[in-house]
Amino acid sequence: MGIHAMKVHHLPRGLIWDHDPPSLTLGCKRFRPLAPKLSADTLSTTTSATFDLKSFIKPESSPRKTGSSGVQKKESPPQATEAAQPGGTRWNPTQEQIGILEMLYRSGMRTPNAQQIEQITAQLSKYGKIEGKNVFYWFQNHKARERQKQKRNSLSIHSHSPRTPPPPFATPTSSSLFVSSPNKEEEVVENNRYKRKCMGWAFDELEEGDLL
Amino acid sequence: MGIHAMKVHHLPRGLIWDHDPPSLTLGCKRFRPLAPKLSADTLSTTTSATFDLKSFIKPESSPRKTGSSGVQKKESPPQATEAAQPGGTRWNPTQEQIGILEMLYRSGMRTPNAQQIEQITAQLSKYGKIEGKNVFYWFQNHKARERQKQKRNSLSIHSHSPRTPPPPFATPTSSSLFVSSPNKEEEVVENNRYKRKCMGWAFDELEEGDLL
DNA sequence: GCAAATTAATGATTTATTCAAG
DNA sequence: CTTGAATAAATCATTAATTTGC
Repeated sequence: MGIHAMKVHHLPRGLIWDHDPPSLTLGCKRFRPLAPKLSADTLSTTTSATFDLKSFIKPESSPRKTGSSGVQKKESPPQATEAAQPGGTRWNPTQEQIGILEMLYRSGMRTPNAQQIEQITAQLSKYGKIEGKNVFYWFQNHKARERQKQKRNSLSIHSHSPRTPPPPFATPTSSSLFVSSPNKEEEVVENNRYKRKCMGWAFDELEEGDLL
Repeated sequence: MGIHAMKVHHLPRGLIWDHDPPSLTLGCKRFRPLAPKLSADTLSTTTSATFDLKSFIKPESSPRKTGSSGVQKKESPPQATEAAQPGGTRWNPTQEQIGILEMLYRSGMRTPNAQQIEQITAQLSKYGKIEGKNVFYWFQNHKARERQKQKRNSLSIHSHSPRTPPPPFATPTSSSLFVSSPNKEEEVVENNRYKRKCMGWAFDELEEGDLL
């Protein structure tokens, strides 16, 4: 649960990095001409003042994406192509992908911006199905978990946790295969400030197949 | 927005180090050759045969043009559609846009998924420049701030209100047309833990012109 | 009256938590 | 348990409102 004190001002972390704004031509990124989908339909309704709310609050059709998912093993599918993987449950990274991501992480990357994500995704897609959001989430999660792992370690040095003994290690699951970093983890500087600006969304484009 | 009355100083952080932004306010700087602070060593070493790290960490140009001009009041956007309006820093919603968004909010919408965002954006773009992420952020922020506003209120129940009871809203807009909205400030239906799965990203589409 | 200086809002990001698939 | 996915909370940063000094 959220423990939020009313006026507490944390000021713990800082950020590093300092990418740069995604901007580019900035200011006016216009919609791509290609937007064949919802065009006529929605737009035709001259919603000057009348606004059809109902069209927005659609009942959220249940994900019917249930099919025989080609459970691609953690290997590099030759050219699996990105055929619509129906069983799209959640991303299951391959060893190569993890390796590359960890490599990038160790090299200092923390929160790649949209362009970087796009490129990374492009590269990683050679080893298996993957989307931009997977890359984004991976970095978010990895960063957070490395941090908490570290914190936990530093705390367990001279103290027995009251509950739930956090096992710093467990099953040598699939991770770090070739990048094998014994431990000690990186200690990359993680203290900077003022950075902001990155991310660069891309919300205005949906997969055509996604619609329902 | 005529009411502000409240004198809630939420002082900016200033705890341990009153790190104060001594500058970087020169109107437009952001000049930064941008050198990803990653350890060059790791990268320079031609990583592997098929993977070029450097291609990911590419710098980026940050134009950041500061067009000090047209202080377009947030009113009646000259249906400029997607014309390059002002500086193009951050989204500045028009009254119509805000009105529609609030209407949607009151009607129960909280975290629209990608499709909904797309549609909303399409509609709102008629009243001024807007992107999908703006819509997304708006809902996030609005929801969060309504919540904290409410919490603040509930806390001040048994405490003498200084003065001027904070009127939540006073815009007698004509709504409640379609969806039945439990007026009452929305608070009940907010514990849905089952509504995972939505969002529907769309990261894999960027301008293709600038990708190195 | 106006423009710099403040202050209140609020758009945009990042971090912390939570949920649930595997 | 591990960890991908998603949301909420906390922050940061910029813009519109207001106030203030001339």
